[in-house]
Amino acid sequence: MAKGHQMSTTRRLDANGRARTPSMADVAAHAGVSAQTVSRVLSGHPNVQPATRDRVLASVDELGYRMNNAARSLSSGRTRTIGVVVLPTVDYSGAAVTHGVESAARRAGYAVNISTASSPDPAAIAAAMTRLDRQSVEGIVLVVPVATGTDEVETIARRIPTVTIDGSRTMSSEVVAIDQFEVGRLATEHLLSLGHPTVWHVAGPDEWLDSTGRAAGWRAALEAAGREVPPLLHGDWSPESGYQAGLLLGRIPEATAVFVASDEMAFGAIRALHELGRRVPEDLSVVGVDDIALAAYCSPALTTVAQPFGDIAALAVEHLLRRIDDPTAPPASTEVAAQLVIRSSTAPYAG
Amino acid sequence: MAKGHQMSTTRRLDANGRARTPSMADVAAHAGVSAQTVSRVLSGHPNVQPATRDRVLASVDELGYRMNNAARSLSSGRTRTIGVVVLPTVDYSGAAVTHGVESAARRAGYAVNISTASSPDPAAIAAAMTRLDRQSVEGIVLVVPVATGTDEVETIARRIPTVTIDGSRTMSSEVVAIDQFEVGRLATEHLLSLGHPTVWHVAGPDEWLDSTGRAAGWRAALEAAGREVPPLLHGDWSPESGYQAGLLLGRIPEATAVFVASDEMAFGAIRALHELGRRVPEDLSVVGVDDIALAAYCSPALTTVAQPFGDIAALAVEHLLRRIDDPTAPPASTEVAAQLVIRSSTAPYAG
DNA sequence: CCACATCTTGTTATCGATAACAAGCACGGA
DNA sequence: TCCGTGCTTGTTATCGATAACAAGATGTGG
Repeated sequence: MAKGHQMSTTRRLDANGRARTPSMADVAAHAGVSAQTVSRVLSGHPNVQPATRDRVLASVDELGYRMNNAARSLSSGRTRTIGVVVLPTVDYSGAAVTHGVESAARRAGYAVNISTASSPDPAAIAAAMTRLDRQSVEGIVLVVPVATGTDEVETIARRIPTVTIDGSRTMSSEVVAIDQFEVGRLATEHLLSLGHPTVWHVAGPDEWLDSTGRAAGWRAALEAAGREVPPLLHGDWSPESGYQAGLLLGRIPEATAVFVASDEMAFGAIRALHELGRRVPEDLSVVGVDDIALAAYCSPALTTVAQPFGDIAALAVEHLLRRIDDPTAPPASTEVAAQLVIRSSTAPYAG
Repeated sequence: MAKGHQMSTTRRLDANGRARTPSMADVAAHAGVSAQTVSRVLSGHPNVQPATRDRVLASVDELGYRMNNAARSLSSGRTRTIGVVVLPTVDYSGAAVTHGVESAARRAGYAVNISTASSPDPAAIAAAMTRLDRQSVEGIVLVVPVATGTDEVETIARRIPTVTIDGSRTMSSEVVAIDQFEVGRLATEHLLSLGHPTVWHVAGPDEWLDSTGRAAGWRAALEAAGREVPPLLHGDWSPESGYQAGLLLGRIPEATAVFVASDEMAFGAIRALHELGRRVPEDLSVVGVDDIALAAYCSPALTTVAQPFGDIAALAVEHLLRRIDDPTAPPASTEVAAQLVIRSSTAPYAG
């Protein structure tokens, strides 16, 4: 292959004399070593003479060499990239988890590819996973707290190590989850401990496992205390749906305590209650979930269950990298505890 | 190269008899055509006989073939990937823009690589861009509304088409921005039109261009109306910083109208005012920026300036793809208009 | 009926890195 | 002194796709 004259020290030219981004071979030539040695230096191989290493690094610097990841991937079979599947909602938890995953991955030297599932349906999730698959990600984090036990998803998860955050456990994928049952129990027991005869619940959509987990914890806490289990209300996580639920609850005189499955819905509910003339927490206590940034600042400051999103994201990445290193390891599950944060939206039962 | 016996119709084996994921050559062999023809079918080349195309697609299906992106990139020099640089904050605007970019990119057939800058410093941003560069992204969207005119950033932007959302214009990068001056003007004029003698302002940090733009618009509106320009307060976008600003403002009797540079800070300020016994909007009108989901549901419902995050993300991607197609095109800038949303946190001046 | 354009398909070289293997060298013990 | 061991570096083959070129088949107008 004719290389053309190498006229400048900082710019290689191709056969047609056009500028070309320098390759490892260019660095090797410049440093007077082989390409393999350059490769060794750049990937931190131990057995390289310090003098050689310095020379190579100097050439890298001088030529402004940057490694071509496509070539490295093709050759080594490793992309050092993981994929994240998220839902198209702009909510606090999703953003927090995505950031957590990105930073944990970066610390481990992995890049992150993001793919949004257009809906929570298994088909859409499988499509998002397929897009990541085509990018040859080495692992996938599903930030998709919905039941995903379909064949399509399972097929991909069998081939690509997959960790689900707050999702359902399948044959092939690992789950790292906040213990949502515990979330429901914590919130409910807090309200019961304040003397409320029973606790109402505004749940999220049934497809979300968080929803069902929290509802189960709520129900169990009530039953353990021998209390009546009131009918369940449902929202879709939006403040508006919480508002609609609040319009109902506010008309029920015996409702004095509500556990709402998210902070955003909780504030929606509080607004509706307020409009109906029912005061929070004097007339009705409200507990939310997430501990969003505004929880302490909107009025009343919201009692809520904080979820350690950063921790769980880091844990998910840790599990994922372990499975990437040893694909034969059987998938495991881990649960992380949530924490009740008591503020001003809950008060003792006032008769 | 010995291929080994191909015993199964669905699983190719390598020379050692181990399972191997099928390559284009395997599909070609299975369909009785050349690899090039498979390539043509899969990349939608028009000149392929329908019968051949069907046969290839059937083989693709049967073998479960998935394209190896690393190989395609290496060979074609195109990765069909764009990078997004975001800041490590979990705020509404960042998440909304990131989602918008991802969905616009996906529609255009591009994958998205995400890279978090550990801080808003130019060095951290340059580092994030370098990581993306190594991934061979074809373009970068900087979701980084801070002044970034350093050499490092500029050097990378000169090589990789770069579009900044709400950031500073440099020699080499394009900017797509919401007109922040207009945001400040809209909010301030709304408050003035309610009869308030003047309008106070809680700005974001100075490094953020949004901050300075909004503050400039605020100041200009006051000056155009011939009003006194009160001293500027500063927050850091967090609700807590808004709360601190509110503690100050609430003690200033002549402050009857405040324009706060974000909804989250606005709610923080409102809480402080509330604690000081100053009612919103009766005693003090407040306007925020962003129109977050909770804006209409926390109390009082917040008058705010809505920013079209989805639109701007789509526009940014559009510009970016245009520059990827034609790198010689000179970088341009576009501004998008924001919109005032009037709710209940603002009221006429009461004397 | 021939020359030429067009459609369809195949062949070969190449992208830029790494793995596997090999070779040269220094060093220490028998 | 000789040989094996370990360190350092180089050589060659290869990853899986696409670009560029080539060639046979088909059709079309003069």
